[in-house]
Amino acid sequence: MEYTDLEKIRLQKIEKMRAAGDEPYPTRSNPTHTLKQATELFKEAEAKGDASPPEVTLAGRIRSLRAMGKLAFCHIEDSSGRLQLMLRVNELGEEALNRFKENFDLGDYIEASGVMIRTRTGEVSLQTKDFHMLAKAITPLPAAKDEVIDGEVVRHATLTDPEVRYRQRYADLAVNPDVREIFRARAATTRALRDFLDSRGFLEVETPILQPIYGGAAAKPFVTHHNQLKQDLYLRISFELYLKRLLVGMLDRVYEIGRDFRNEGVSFKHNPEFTQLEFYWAYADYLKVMDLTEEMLRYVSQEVLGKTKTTFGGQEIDFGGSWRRVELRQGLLDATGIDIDQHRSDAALEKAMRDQGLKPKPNQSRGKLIDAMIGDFLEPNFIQPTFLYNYPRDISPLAKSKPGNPAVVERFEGFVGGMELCNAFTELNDPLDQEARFIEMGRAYEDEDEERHPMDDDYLRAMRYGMPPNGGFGMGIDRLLMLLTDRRSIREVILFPHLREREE
RNA sequence: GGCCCAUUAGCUCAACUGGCAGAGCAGCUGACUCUUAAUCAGCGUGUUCCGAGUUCGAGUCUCGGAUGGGUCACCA
Repeated sequence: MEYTDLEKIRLQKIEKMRAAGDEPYPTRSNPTHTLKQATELFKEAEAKGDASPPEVTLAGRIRSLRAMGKLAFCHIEDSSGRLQLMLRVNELGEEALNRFKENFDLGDYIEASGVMIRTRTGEVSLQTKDFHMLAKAITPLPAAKDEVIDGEVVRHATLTDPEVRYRQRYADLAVNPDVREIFRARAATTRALRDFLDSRGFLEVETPILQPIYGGAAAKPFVTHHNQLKQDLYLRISFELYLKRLLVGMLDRVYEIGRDFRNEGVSFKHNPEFTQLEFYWAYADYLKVMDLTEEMLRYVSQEVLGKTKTTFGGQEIDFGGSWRRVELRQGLLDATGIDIDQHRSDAALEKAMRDQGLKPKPNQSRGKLIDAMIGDFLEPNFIQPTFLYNYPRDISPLAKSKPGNPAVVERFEGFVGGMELCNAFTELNDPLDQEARFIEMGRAYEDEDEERHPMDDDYLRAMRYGMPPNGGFGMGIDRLLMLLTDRRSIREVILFPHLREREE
């Protein structure tokens, strides 16, 4: 461990303190109030004309420091806010004031007691009578100074290097208050989702993350191994197949909020582990799920932001109204001039795309070609909340076909801000059809071993006991957070996003 | 994985065509009893991401590598 010069100076201060019998890391701290409470207490006393100002003991981290000959000011901060300490030689004596000036640095935790007052400039402050170190910071926080403009703390020359911010998230959070706000919004979002679903009779459950057979999505899994059982296990890529087993078990409205893992590329909207909400709703179909989705996001936005509108990448997005609904066939016809219903085979659709001047990848299935067109021509333009519905069957092996049109399934995806946010369908509950689809998928993915959809016999057995008709729904919570907090990278809304390991 | 860009002091950034690596903040020393990006005087603290090469001389040019960002590919 190599210390920098700045760190060496602080280490010397620790030695000096210890030599003087002054513990830089005492075991206990006993603040009587948060900084916000202390400020409010003073303001109430002041309003009542109370002559004796409140006495308090406060704890926090030093964020600014201004020391004069016989007087020093500093701001301390806790999670409730910030407050100024005034340290005067009159109250403390010369020895104590010098001890403060010599030993305390930005970033240190301090406990201080005294009386709440207003300074001559009118700032509510603690007239400090006693203080001691709670925890000495050896490494200086990577921010220089801050100021308060209209009640907002503005840090000057703060930490901005994304790599350091993500790898040392603790430093990022300590120094950038707006980053802390993202994660408060994140907690508020999951709380609001739970409130919403709980109040509609949904039961929150937990299903296995370690699975002997993965499924529910087309993605490459992470593989791990159970030593004693001598068994390979997969980290789940979705919750779907377990949650739907619960419908068979008469838990007819269930949801889970948890982590999914996909062994694929990382990008501004993909992290190898991400948080997903899925719910399954017996006796509902994809149309009812659409309505509930609108309602749910309206509620979440209102709870988290206090309004239904959010700004994302400079564009205003409104969750207040009904979502635009675009039928997949019509949407693609309008965008590309291709009517997918007129091109029923892989080769026919590929040719139609070439005729329109598009450059489809060769030998793709019809469903994959359609999916590619959605990504290129529709998704980027769906800024306002939009449902795209009625998908091709071959890319939707767990969705139920439309009555009278077996090539199309009752599925929708929700897009907001040009990103896919959620995916839902009328769930396939016919065990014979499901078995046929698994076999079909197995064949389709023969060449790509890793993405192949394994046959899940236990899931089929469950379904044979009888699964109620139901609507299912999945949504990426991280992407929702990006929308609500106006962040263009998924890494901004994940506390510890995955980065490549670095040799030290 | 391909391509493009970036990496310089603790943080944020400079350094024209190759010519002694330097600012602000913080830090150190001193002054200062109401400051608040405190002020004033003084002090530059460095493996210029790493490794080779070209050159009298490389932060700068060439090659290889690392990490990050962007983009494309991938991604139901």
